Amino acid sequence: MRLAFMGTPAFAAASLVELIAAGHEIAAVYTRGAKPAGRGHKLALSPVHAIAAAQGIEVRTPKGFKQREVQEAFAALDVDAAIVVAYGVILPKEALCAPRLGCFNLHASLLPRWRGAAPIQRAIMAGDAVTGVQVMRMEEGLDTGPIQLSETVEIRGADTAASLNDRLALVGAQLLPRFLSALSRGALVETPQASDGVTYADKITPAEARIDWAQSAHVVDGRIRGLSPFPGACFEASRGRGPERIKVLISKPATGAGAPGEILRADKGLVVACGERAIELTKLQRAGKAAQDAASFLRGFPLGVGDRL
RNA sequence: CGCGGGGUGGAGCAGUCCGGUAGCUCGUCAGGCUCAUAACCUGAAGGUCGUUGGUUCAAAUCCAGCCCCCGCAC
Repeated sequence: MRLAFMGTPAFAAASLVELIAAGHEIAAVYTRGAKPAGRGHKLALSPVHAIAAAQGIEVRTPKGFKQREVQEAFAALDVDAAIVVAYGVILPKEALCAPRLGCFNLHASLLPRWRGAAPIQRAIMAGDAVTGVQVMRMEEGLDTGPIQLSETVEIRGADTAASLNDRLALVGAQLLPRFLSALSRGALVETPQASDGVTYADKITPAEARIDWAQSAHVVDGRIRGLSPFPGACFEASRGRGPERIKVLISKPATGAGAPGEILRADKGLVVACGERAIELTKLQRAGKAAQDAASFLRGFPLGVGDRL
C-alpha cells in the first residue's frame, strides 16, 4: 500500500522498519523536527527521522497540522492510509480524513485502559499483569477510536519501562503488516472501545519520580521499574557532603519490615523497609556516574543497616 | 559555544586546593583458624594515575589541547 508514516521515538522507528520490510510504499514520513537536545545541545534527529533519511524517504517535520499548507501537502500525498505511532502531534479532522482508508494509530496498551501519553510506564506503575498493543482507527478524541487489531503482552515482574517498551515496540511493529494486509482485503471488523475501564496515562511529572518509602513495597517497586531508566525514580541521601540524588533503576520485592526508609541490609544487597514490607534495590545510579549494582554502589556510598533514607 | 560531575591495580572510591614516584574497601590467588560461614587472621599478585604536550630538579597533583563516560535541562 501507499502509506504515510508518522512517528518520533525508537518505539515508532521499529514500526517503520517493519513497514518498509513488508514492502509498503512510504510516500513520506512525518516526525518531530530535530532540535537542540541532549548533552551539549547537539542537534539530534528523531530515531524515525534517522531511519527514514537512511532509506531515502521524504521526511517532513511540521510543527503542527493546524496550518492549511501542512494539511494540503499531506492530502496531496494521496496515500491509502496513514500509520501513526507515537508521533507527538495532534492530527485535526482534516488530516484524519485525508487518506483514502483513514489514519490508524498503534497504541501501547489495551484500550480503553491507559489512553494518552505514557501507557507503558503507567501500566507498570499500576502493577498491571497484562498489557498489549492495538491498532485503532483514529478519531478526534484522544485514543478513543475503534480497535482494528490487538495483541496482548505479559508484564513480567522484572520488567522496566525500557524492557517492556522494547517488547511492545517489536510486537506492535509486527502487528502493522498484518493489519495492513487485512485492511487491504477488507477483512477487518472494527470493535468499539468498551465504555467502562477507561483510564488515562498522564505524563510523568518530576514529583512522581521521588520515592516515598511510606508507600507499600509493591507500589515503590512499580514506581521504580515503571520509571526506569527515564526519568528514573530517586531518593536523596547524604554522605557528608550534602544531599545527593540517587536514582534507582531496578528493584524487587524483599522480605523484612521496619520504619519506612530504614535500611535492613547493606551487604551484597541493599534492602530498604517500606510502609508495608520491604524492597531490594539492585541497580542504582549516582548523579554524574554510571549505573552500578548494589554492592558496587555501597562501596562508593557507604550506607549501613539502620540508616534512614 | 546551555549547566554540571567524572576518568587512579579486576570492581567501587580517597589522594588533586597546599607538587616530592600511590592508599582504602571489595574481589582474586596462597596459607592459617573454625563444626561452620557473604566470618576472621596472615601473606601475595596486580596500577604507563584517560590521552598528548607544557611548566618544574620533581607532576595523579599546576597549565593547555584532545578522547571517553555520566547527571540536569530537553
